[in-house]
Amino acid sequence: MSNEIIQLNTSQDKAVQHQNGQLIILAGPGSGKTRVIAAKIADLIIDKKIHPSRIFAATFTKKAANEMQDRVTQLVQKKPIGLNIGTFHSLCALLLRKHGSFINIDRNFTIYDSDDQRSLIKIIINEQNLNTQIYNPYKILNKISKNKNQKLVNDFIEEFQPSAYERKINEITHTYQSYLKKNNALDFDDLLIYTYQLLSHSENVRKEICQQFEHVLIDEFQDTNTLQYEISKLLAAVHMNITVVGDPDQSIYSWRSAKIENINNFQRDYPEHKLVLLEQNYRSTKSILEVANNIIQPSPERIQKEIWTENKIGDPVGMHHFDQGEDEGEFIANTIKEETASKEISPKDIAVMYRTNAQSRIIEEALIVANIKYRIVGGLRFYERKEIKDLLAYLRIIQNENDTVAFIRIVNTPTRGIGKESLAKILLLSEQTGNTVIETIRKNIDENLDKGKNEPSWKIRATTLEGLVNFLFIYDELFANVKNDSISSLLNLIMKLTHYQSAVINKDAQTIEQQNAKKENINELLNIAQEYDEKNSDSPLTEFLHDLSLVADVADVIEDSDDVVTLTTLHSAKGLEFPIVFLPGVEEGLLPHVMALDTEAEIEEERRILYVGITRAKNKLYISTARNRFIAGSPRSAKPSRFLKILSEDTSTTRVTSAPSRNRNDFIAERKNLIFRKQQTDYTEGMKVQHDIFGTGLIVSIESRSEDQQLTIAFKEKGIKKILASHAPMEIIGQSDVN
DNA sequence: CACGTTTCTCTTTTT
DNA sequence: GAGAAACGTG
Repeated sequence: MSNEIIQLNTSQDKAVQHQNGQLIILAGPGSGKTRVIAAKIADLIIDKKIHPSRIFAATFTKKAANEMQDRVTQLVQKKPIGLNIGTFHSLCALLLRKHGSFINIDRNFTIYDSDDQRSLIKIIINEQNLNTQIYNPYKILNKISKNKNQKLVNDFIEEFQPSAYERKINEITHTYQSYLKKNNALDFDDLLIYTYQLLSHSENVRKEICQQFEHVLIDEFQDTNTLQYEISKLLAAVHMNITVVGDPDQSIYSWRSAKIENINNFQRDYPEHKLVLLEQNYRSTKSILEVANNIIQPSPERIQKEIWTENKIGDPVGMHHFDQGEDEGEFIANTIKEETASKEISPKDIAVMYRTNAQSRIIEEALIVANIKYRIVGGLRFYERKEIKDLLAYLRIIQNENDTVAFIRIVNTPTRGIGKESLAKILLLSEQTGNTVIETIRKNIDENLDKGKNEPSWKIRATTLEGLVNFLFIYDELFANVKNDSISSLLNLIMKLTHYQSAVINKDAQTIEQQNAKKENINELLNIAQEYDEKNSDSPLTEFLHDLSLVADVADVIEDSDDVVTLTTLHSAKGLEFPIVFLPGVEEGLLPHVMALDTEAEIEEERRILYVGITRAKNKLYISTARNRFIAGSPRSAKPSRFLKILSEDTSTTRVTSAPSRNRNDFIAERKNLIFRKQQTDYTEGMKVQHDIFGTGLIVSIESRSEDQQLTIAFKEKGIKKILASHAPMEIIGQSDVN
């Protein structure tokens, strides 16, 4: 019995033991909902003897899916083979690869991420000569996404008179969709839309697919959108066993069309459902929980529920107001130093959570100065990095020569004389003839090289022709090897043929550090490729490319192995918990964000975002604000967030400090001085250093410059060099004095 | 016509 | 402060 392995309270147990039928669990933060779902899945497998492949469990993030899988594995004591667990998107991709033929979806479709989507939109904008001011790719994609979801759900109801702009957007949506089809690609929305179409295609198809899923479980139900809910209902339509878990107070994805109403809809659609409330919190101290409750309670139209805990009161929540954003960063770094000094707390117990990715920079800088190691969750994801996307694009184009987006990415990467005009010409010709871009190039190269015969329809200039020949050579070379070579050797071949290192990396990255970071990324990609190579599947490349964009990110996987502080957005922090949490930048304009002030609904979502942040903390919580900070290069000042008002008067659970304001110029001078002093104390004469290029050496002398130092270093192999301290890619390996 | 440099813009959250 | 558009050069 799984509840012998895992301790459950009465409500939790009720949720786990609920057998067949429909169940909705409304669970406050820290109430053990992940435990409950994991226990429920384990219970189904062990006690009810349900085969794992008959369970469909959708989570919200890739990371949550991994975690759930781990927990179930622990409870079942072996890996549940065939368990369908993952994000909605990845589970849908799986279904479509298997059954897509019913609705004419080629099983080898490529998944386009937002980057790929953007380049596709740009093709259309270029082709139609649209004004990018009015037709901003970013906004268009947003519209398209809304358009697609709306139309498919409402069966093209949309009866109101569209404006000219809307008509144009509809037209673009149409073109965009036909290009996706032509490229054999699906975007994130398509994964859901086509799955919905597949499942509602015909009674027979639905039965065939859904017969398999005896139990359907949906996590983070408050953040599902209409399509996801409809898909869930269809999946559960045969066996009618569906469990959903959610917390309306943690609904923070309405901007991605999540419908908090789904919670009510579920209760309406399944009148026989059981409802379980999980209100006891096992995560946080009383102080933290009181702050959380105070923040969320004023929210109008909220389903009243109060989370409580038997945990101790704990330390008061710290509320600190700083003058400059940098002060805030420094405070965080210092506090982390203090907290970790005791050894009871290690860096991995600490997280810094902010509203926007851009805020990470200032925190990072402070942590670097303080020598605190960290990792960033989210931000620029591994598979979104340029060098990774470039290499993958080469693989993509040899696997699917219809993948125009991949082609555009690499046809002139590294630069080989194929510019905007030539590219436009290739795309136009390909569009007109119906040939793939590769076929188009091949044909036109032939025409141009075939001297004496007919005049080529497109006279290619010499440098461009050379570039195209070179590109096609690389393509053919890779294509010839794709059957026999492993993915990792294909990747190495790409790098060799393109001289990727010298022609791309060294050009893109100015500093040695940046270049090394890129090289490390590529090595990581090679590692991942090797795993696929060893899997012994018949077509590792196909598998490798299939769902990369849906696979957990590298940063998510390394996880426990290294003991570092976590930096994350509040959105990505959902579902996580840490003993110590910092919430910087809780200011008007950031939280609530300026872009979310138009409607009360938006502001209330911002409130919930803060609530999610607060409830991540187990023992200690530090909320902070800065009066002044730089946003996009220009200074901006702000007041503490409106949500904090209710807290500043309450002194029993919060401790408030406030720094005096200062003159910005003084501050900058002071900071420069600090960095200068830092540099001065860092290097001393006689110190052993390791330089990225010159190897190991000994500092012979130090000469102060205006805001820097010139070091004279004797390197073992490269002799004596003069180097500026601030720019040296150098590490101290032998300390000659006590710091 | 391609490429490197300079200027300008636009700033939320993610599968 | 980054990424993309605009601009000048070969």
